[in-house]
Amino acid sequence: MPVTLRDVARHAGVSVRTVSNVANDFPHVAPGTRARVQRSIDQLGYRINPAARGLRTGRTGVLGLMVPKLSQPYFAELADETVQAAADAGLALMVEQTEGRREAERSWLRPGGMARMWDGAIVSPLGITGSDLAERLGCPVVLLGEHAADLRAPWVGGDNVAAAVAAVEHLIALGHSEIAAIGAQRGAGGETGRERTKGFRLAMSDAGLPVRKGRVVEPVSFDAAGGAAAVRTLLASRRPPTALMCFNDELAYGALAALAQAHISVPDEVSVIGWDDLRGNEFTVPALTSVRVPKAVVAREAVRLLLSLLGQPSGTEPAPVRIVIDHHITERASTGPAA
Amino acid sequence: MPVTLRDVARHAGVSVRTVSNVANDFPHVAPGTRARVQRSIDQLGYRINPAARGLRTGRTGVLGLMVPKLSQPYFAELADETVQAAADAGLALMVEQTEGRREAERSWLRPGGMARMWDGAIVSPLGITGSDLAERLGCPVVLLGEHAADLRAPWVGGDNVAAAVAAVEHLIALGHSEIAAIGAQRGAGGETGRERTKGFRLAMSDAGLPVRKGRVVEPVSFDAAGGAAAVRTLLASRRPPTALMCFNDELAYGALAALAQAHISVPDEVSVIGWDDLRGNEFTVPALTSVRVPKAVVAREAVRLLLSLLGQPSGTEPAPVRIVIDHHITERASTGPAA
DNA sequence: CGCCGAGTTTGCATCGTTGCATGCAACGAT
DNA sequence: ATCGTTGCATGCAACGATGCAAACTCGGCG
Repeated sequence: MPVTLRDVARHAGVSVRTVSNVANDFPHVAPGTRARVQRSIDQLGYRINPAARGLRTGRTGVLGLMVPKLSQPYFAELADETVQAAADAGLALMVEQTEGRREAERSWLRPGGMARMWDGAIVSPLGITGSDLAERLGCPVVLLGEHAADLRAPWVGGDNVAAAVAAVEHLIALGHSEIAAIGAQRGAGGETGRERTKGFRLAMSDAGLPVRKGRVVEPVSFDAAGGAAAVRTLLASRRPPTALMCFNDELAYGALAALAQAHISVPDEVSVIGWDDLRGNEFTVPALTSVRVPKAVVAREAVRLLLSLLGQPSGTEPAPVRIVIDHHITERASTGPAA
Repeated sequence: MPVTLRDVARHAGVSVRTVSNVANDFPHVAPGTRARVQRSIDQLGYRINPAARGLRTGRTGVLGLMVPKLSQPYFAELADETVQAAADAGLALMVEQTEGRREAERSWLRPGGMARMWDGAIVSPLGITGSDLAERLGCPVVLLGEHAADLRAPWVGGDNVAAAVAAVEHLIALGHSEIAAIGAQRGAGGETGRERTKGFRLAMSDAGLPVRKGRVVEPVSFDAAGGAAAVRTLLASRRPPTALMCFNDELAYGALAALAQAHISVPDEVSVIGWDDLRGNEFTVPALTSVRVPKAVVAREAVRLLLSLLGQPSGTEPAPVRIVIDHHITERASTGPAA
């Protein structure tokens, strides 16, 4: 029932190959012929059959995006931007959720997994290791900033250390000296947390400020619940901090909730800064100051980098390009002068 | 370079067709043969080539999900559940964003659009009309609850009127009588808002309560900004309400923010109820009571319904099945007894 | 002992497209 | 007039899988 090249060819009185040339905008087609064939294409409503083209060319026209979980706002916003960036490049995007399971990340990327359906994959890894990536992969892969700092592979992201320094400097400039960091993470997958912690300590020591015991908190979970719990612990300590630097906005949301519950005013008594600059930050109470690494730019660069990898012959070890995206602090109402 | 059926056949000493039979779990393969072939498959790492299969069978193994925007938490959570539901059915999922543009919804579904790449589509429509759906589509379509009430097509969603009634009854049971509704919408795409408004008015009149002028607010936008603006308007009115029913949680987020800014305590002075039961509701300040239509169930039923449509011969007018998912009220801290 | 049929296995054609190599016409240069 | 050369257009053969129908195997039965 669907219209094929053959149908169009018959209709336009040319060969199948010529129709293909027109449909693909190949050069070396006479203007007159092109117009006539194009007319037939439009008239019959012909569209390229992606399966057949894919079979012939080995390309699918589809990119994969692997994120831990779409319902986390950060990844939802990232997916939003990536879908758009892919569409701008004329590619479709399939989204997979790994839930942070290393095995899922690994198996999907292997030649037998989903990667088979993709020309390339953009991966926001949590559990995957360098050796997993050294295995033969089903398609070229670009890693995104989260937890991928030490993997030798093409990579796009922000500079965690420098951005953490900027965040702390923002708080110090407001007069804070008793600052806590929420979001450190031991063990595998904790690279991001470690880098941000490093930046935190660096900025503190550069300012000549001590980092008191217990001021670097590893939350029980990296969501609002974890942030809230961390704040309750900090409030119970001998000398509670006057400023909190949360390693992601969801932690900060939980922090705000716990502070509100404890009737502690933000930012009058405690300042809070988050990280990711989520859309919702504008409407937390109070609106949340946050570290911003523009997701649209990350997505666009990731697609661009991936497309450039596609040009290279497969099997070639891809150069471990690292594209660093500028960060800055989006100031809102949750940070203010120290009391 | 990739392993094909032919490679496996040679390796196992059987015909290509038999390998295909094993790979697809067809009956009528002798157990011994099956085991031997399976061993070869595993050993060589053979995987079905989806493009080739797709070309032959006409199926792609991919479902499409069309939502207005992934960065809206509601659609992100819905996409999360839908990806999972599709995976459970052995299908991949491609996500497209329509930004609510009718033309995008329409063109992607037409035979020439993305639908070409999909076995079926799950669509959360905003602008699409009944006549658009009556056109020849590129694949079977299941509509989701939002704004699709009056379209003749297979549909999965909650009962907006009944759920709105339940929400209002919850507020009335707490002693509220001065209740406002935020989220009405005139014009195309406003069906959801109209139904929820209908439920609101119905519950009020059933309780013998008047709906005062200006108490049904059409927000400037359906996000937190719109909710905040609506609340500011309501607060400026002669007799401000003591309870707010917001037609989605993002509106409610904005409402909470505006109330906090006005130093009005929730729920002591004003109660707020939202709709969608977003993950983040647990950590708003205070935690947001919300109408819940379980997204996991919606997604699962939508995939199930879509798969059942795939069985029917194309061209057949699909029966306009409507699957209604139960709602209930998730009570949290933002609703309380009237002052 | 040969035939039957259920249970297995196979060969062939084909899905719609593009890579490749070649055909063909027209034109300018020799 | 002839020979490249360039620019268009074409035919054929794949890509890797599955639908179809035929063929084979073998135990059981007339």
